[in-house]
Amino acid sequence: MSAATDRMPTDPRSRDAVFLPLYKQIKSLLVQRLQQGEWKPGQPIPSELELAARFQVSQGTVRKAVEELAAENLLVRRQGKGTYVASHQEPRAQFRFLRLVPDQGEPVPTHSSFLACRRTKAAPDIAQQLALRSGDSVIYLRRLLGAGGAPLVLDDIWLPASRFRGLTPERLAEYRGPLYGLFESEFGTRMIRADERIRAVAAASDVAALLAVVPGSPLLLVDRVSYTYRDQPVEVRRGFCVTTDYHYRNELF
Amino acid sequence: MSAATDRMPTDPRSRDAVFLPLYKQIKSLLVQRLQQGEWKPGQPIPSELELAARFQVSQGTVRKAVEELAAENLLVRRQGKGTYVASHQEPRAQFRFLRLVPDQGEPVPTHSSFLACRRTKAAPDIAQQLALRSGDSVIYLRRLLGAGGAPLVLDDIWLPASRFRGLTPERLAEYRGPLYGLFESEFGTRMIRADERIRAVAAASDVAALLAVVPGSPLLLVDRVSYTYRDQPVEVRRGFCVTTDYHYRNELF
DNA sequence: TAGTATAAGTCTTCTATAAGACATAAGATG
DNA sequence: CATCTTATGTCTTATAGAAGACTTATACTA
Repeated sequence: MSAATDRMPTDPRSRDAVFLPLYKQIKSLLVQRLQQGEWKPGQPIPSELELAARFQVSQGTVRKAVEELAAENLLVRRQGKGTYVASHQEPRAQFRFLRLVPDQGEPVPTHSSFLACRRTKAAPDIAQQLALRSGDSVIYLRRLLGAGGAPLVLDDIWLPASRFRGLTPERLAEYRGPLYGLFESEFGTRMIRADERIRAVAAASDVAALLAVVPGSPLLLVDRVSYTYRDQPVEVRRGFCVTTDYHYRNELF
Repeated sequence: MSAATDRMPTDPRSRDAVFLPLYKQIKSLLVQRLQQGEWKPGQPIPSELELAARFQVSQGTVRKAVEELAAENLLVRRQGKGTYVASHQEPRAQFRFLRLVPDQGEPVPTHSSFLACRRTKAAPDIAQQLALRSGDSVIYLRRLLGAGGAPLVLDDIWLPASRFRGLTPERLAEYRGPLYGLFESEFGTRMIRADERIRAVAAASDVAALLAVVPGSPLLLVDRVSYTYRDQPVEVRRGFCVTTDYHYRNELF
């Protein structure tokens, strides 16, 4: 990509109706590049000095943009090494979207088994949450998450079929590691943030059977919508959690 | 306070074993002042230029310290006006520690009634969470939170008696607004952050009676430890929430 | 004369830039 | 093989001007 095409579209001094600080414009350009996959998760982005030259601004301006993106967990900075695109593969990011931890002891790696993986038409509520049209194709997943033998979470997951074309039961079965790692490396879709709605419910008989609990037992129900770059929803997930020896941890700031 | 006592303890150039960036040291000094109550919640702190002169550093260094404190919700910046000590009284901070919201519609103001307020000895687990010695005096509160007539949350709260001396049932009954607002303005104790552990439980008969639900109904159990400046624990709270028309919302980044 | 705009002045935080310090890793050197 | 040098990143500190929010003085109008 040439330097000319990367130059700022307008001179910041000639500000018209839609004014944004220079560093915000740079930030937006960087997100655009991330979205397009110019730099892939786990890989380094160009140095501050190089980006500054490319965008025709000073290093400090690039720094401010990059700092905000790092604060939003899109980038990871390592002094003396470089700035990297954040990845769900890294061990430190492993527990960012997995808030269920044991009451005592360290989190242990979970084992997941998939009970369903098929293509269907989106129900109205799912379609709405995924910003699709009702009846659009979605991939439906059901998986059981276990820790140390005992079942822990039953997840129902809906994904836009267009974005996850080629997601087969075989692919899922052979993959090790977190689901978001698979989405990221195999489908170029990186989850950035998620909204969750949590409540307590009584276990229905079918769910109870799968989780090996008595029907009517209290379960933690976690409804999640996950978003990728630019707040685009790309996953709807409904998880039933057994919280006898585990709990959902949260930190309030 | 004289300028001499506020000056940096050591020249940053003569850095020995314990080196911290200048702005981190300034940040620590600012937190110290906040903790001591030199500037009170809702009030402005001195301007960047004034702080820079006081601490014998440049404005930019003060800026970086203040920016981090603003990001941690200890301070609030208002362009053209000044930087203010964050307060639980402000409407925008109202819902920062109240994550339970209605499934539909806007959050409505809740009504709280206190069922208990007495001084007791801390049980071992409570004492440990509050960093007290077992048997130290604590104030025990029980309150029922309702929204639109129906009971919503039953809270059991434990506070160190030493810090909240003078917290009487009368004081609680007459106070309007959030509990943390009372703690902040009347007892000089401001809650900065909190750790929560969430699970689903079946309602015991006594809890069920107070919340007007059938015994055995699923309830959301939220165990919280709140901290003030410098990570000092000052509140233990256990809340039972009815989540039929409400849910606990969370945002993952 | 009283009231109301209008403009200047001043204080604040915000934006942009630059230079030197520190961290890391790889290659040269003994 | 250990140590030093060097190249290349980010991090820290400093400075100047822009933008926002009030206050106050001034001119204008009813």
